[in-house]
Amino acid sequence: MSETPPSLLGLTTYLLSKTGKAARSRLAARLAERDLRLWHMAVLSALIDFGPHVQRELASRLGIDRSDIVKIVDDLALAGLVGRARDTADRRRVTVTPTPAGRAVLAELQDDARSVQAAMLAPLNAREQGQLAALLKRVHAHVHDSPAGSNVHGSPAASGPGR
Amino acid sequence: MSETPPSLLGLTTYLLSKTGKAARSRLAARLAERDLRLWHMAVLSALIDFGPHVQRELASRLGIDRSDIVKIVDDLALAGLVGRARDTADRRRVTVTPTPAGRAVLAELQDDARSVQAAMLAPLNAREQGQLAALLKRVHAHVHDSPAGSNVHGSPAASGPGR
DNA sequence: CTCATTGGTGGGTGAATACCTATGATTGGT
DNA sequence: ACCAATCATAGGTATTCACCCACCAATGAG
Repeated sequence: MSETPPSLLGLTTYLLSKTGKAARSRLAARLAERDLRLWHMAVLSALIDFGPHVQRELASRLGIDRSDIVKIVDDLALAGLVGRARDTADRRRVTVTPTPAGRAVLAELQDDARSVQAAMLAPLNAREQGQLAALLKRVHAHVHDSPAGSNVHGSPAASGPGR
Repeated sequence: MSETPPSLLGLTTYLLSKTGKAARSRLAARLAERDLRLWHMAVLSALIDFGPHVQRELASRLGIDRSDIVKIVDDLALAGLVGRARDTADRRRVTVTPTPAGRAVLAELQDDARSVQAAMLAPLNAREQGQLAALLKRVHAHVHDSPAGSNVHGSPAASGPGR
């Protein structure tokens, strides 16, 4: 019934946007079953990939406001997935550390993600899925460090893709 | 500074979500310069690809609420990009038709989109961009007509996401 | 004619998200 | 000892988005 206009299908930006949104919402739905959201998974991943962080580091690494990190870490700590400890050297800082439970849960979340991914990418064979991943990785890397300026060194001020 | 956790980069769903979001916000930023939003472009595209629509058709085609279509068409009509005319046979219906100005503007929007796309996909050569487009197209088609189903272990809408 | 249905319109709600400010604790520099 | 800077934390704000409901006009069936 709902045929998408070919004009839009011809735009890779549109396809990216649409499939990206689908990916996001499906993944979010899975996480919601565990009362978690995407940021929770991102924080958990950062902690396990790079080791314990001070909250400030988490914020800058993930490109999120430091006041929002607090709530996310709050949730994670409440669920026993991370531990918070004041830094003995600098008692302003709070070091966030993943717990064994946190590691276990992240592994499950990754399984969830892979399952969502398998469902979404079903029409592609293994080789094609690899291709897609590789291409997206490069695009992501590029997009990641040239935020919004279409020109090489334009006005960098606007940080987030906000309003 | 902001290195993304490899655990996340390994997930195609994450890459899709992230690059998709970037694509959307960049495109939206371009459209905003003309006081338009993504839906405006979508509606315009549908009208030009498939010819005049009754609003109800637009809604079902684009998968948007019929009450929201009204406002979008409102804007487009105000900008002179579409014309609204009551159907003489069934005077409940309003047929929306693209104007020449609408066609011209859509062409410009598509140029904008292609320019955004060129910036985003810069690290890929022409062949790779084609590959990406083809892969995404297939994924999109698949996702498009299997909305959220294919749930491995049930509980579709069970728990409220939080608050 | 009556009534159920359909299409368009306006208005509103609620959730999600990002962003911004103020405060208190703590630190390091001078 | 004082001051500016830093960090965590707790609020608030603003905007976007999808969704839902009530209303009116018009239609078509009986």
